[in-house]
Amino acid sequence: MPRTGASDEPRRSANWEARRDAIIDTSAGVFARGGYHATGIAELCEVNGLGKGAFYHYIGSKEELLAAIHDRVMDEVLLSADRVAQAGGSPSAQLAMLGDELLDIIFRYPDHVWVFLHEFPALTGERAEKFRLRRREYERSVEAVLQAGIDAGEFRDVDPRLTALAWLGMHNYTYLWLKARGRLSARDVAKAFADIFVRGIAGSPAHR
Amino acid sequence: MPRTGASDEPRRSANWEARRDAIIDTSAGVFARGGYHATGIAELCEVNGLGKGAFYHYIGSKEELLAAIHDRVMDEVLLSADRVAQAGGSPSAQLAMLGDELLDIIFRYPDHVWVFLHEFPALTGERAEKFRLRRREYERSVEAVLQAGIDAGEFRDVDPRLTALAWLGMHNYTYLWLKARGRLSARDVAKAFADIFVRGIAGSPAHR
Amino acid sequence: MPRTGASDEPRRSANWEARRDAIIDTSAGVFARGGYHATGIAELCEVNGLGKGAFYHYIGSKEELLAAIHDRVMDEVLLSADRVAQAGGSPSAQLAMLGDELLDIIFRYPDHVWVFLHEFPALTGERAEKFRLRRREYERSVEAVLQAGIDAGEFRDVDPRLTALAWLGMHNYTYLWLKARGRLSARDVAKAFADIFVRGIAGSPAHR
Amino acid sequence: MPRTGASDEPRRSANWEARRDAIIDTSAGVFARGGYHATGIAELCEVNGLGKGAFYHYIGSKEELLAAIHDRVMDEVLLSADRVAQAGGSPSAQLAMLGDELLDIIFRYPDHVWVFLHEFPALTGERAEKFRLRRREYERSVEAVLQAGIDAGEFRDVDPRLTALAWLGMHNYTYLWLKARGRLSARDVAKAFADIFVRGIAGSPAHR
DNA sequence: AATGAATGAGGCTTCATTCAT
DNA sequence: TATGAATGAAGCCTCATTCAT
Repeated sequence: MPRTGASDEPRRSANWEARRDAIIDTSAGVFARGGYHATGIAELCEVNGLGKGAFYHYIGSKEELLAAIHDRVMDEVLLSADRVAQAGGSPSAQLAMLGDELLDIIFRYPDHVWVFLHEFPALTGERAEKFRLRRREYERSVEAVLQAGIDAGEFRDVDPRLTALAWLGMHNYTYLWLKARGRLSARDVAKAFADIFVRGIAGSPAHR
Repeated sequence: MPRTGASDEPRRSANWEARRDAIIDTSAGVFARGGYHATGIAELCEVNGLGKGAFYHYIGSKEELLAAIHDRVMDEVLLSADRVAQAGGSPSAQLAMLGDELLDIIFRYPDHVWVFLHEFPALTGERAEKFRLRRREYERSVEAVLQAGIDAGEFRDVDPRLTALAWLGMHNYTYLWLKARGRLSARDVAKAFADIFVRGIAGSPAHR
Repeated sequence: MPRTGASDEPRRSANWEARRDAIIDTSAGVFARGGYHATGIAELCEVNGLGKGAFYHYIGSKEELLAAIHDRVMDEVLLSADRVAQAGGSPSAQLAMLGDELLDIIFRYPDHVWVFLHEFPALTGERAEKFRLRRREYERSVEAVLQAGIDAGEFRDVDPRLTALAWLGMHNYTYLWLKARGRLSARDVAKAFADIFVRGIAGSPAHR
Repeated sequence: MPRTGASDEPRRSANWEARRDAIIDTSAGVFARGGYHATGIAELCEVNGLGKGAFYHYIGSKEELLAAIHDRVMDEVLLSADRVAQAGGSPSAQLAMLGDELLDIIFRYPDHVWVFLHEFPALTGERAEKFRLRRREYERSVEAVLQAGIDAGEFRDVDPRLTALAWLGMHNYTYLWLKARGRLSARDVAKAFADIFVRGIAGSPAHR
């Protein structure tokens, strides 16, 4: 079940699609460095080695480009949640896996994630709504794992929503520094975070 | 030792100062809602009930206004760190206090904090540097508490920098939803977070 | 009862209003010469001796400028219909007066009328609808005079709507050449047209 | 003596010619609906089911397409004038025939006529001049009939040029509404118009 | 015959800021 | 203190057309 971002637009050639993807990735870096609003089309054209006409031939509009960057990373994030759900395992293990996958994505797509966490308010209308829903969907995956842990007595009786938000903050916020800390791999950070978080919500010793 | 953001500018009348502060606060809301770059001077003038000339009389420039919003909240944040340091207590208690104060600020200045966490890349030159330093200064306060806990055996032997970043992410990230969760006070959330975090990094049972 | 085009916009200074009117009139000439779509903002700025910013300070948008040109002439046209209605007289005399007033307007505002007869399809949304209604209103004034003449036996039993359209075509179409035929005044043309049209629809000799 | 619009261009296959004609007719509708300048090549391609390359293969340039639409209708109009001239009959009858033919063309080619009456200023250079001449040629045909009627005493001593312009206005202006008045055929309208116009310029009773 | 990627000038509009009043 | 007219660079985007394939 492929979870692609958009569709129903007219079919394009594979070449076009590849070029578009390259533009999306390159532009994510520019947005991450300079900000979405502060980056002009002219700069994007230059960086991508295209004239304005050709640029628009691929991206449709600046906001569509922004949405594509969002989709790129949200596709991965939602896929990771699916993978974890299908992998099974104890709630503690699942939570650790979720974090490991999430930080891996942040590490591999630092620019996309920066854009997605910083510039999502620039999305409007349908695009904003679609993104909000996908984001919410992931949050619920985290909540579900927490609830399962609570039900199994593996976790304390914490508020699942509030705790999910704490977890998300702890992990998402790494977009600000993760790429800069070269000596630590995403996996190391994920391990450290899971250690803190799982201990932090662990059930009473009797259950361990 | 007052830790104010601005200085060396020529002294203005108290009336001017008050009016300026009002503009800063009102504008923070507009920026939080619409984004810094997407909000024009014209809109700020309208919201503040001023013509362009008068508006510039108070704010100097758009970026100076942005910096003022940053200062407003950073002043409070740094003051809170001072207060905690002077209050003393165990590292665990200090960490809890830091979180309580921080969430209180986020709760009381949701717009300013939003702006400060979203739009800081729009600051340039000296203003960006100054802000970066003040932010770093706060982070070190958190690290210091963690290091003290480790030294005292109250906390496990975690990486203080990494753990501080985890703590900051968990708390800062609340700017996205804290104001919207009316039933929970900032204090309740801080308590829940401290529970998770302190347990998460607690030292071996022998030390408790 | 003033029949102004637009209103409820924020009040502006008399100076602003005067300048705006001058821009509207000057621009009408440029549109008439070069066409609405083919005339760029840059050209309008140059002709009016303004920078782009100042230009937009007065006109709001290109389409609003177009609508203002329409209003200028429609205001006059509708006022002329009112004048004729209040002047009284036989239907034949009224029809002649309508024509005299209409050609006088076309003669005095050749550019505005050209624009209004050529570029009205460029109006969109509310502006288009409002214009359509005002145009229809004038047409009904003509129809009413024709109907009165038929009822009085002064005119043959023609189709009032169809005949009004014939009358309008004959008169409106003069926008293409009226200004160029200097030797004939608008009044002369109106006289000749009334001679043709009134004879053309005159009732049977018994009524004369 | 065939009066075709274009010529001297290299001969193309009959297939090419047919396809080109279809494009001209289809595009006339699009221009009539949306305006010449406001309609882009992309839209024309889509409507005609062609890529840009193929489209240009047939039309040469946008303005050439516009000229072709003009020619299509001017060819018919001039042919109608020839037909009337060769048919003979009294000036009154000839004038009625001219109107009947003209409204028939407007009825059968509403889009082409709309384009021709609205967008002729978009023609430039030679194309504009050629069109102006052909238009003038038709006007002279009308004037000639009027002059003949005056000479024969069948019409009053009106100004032939001015009267021709009145007649043209009355008939041409129908392009705005003729297609929309389904219940009336073009022939009915022509009859009503001829009744008005011929009576309007009829000579003194002694001549009838 | 036909495709569609590419050009780059130009489209309309908004921007932050200044300054005469 | 305050106004709002003016600047002109820059904003995003579309245009008609060409050309390699």
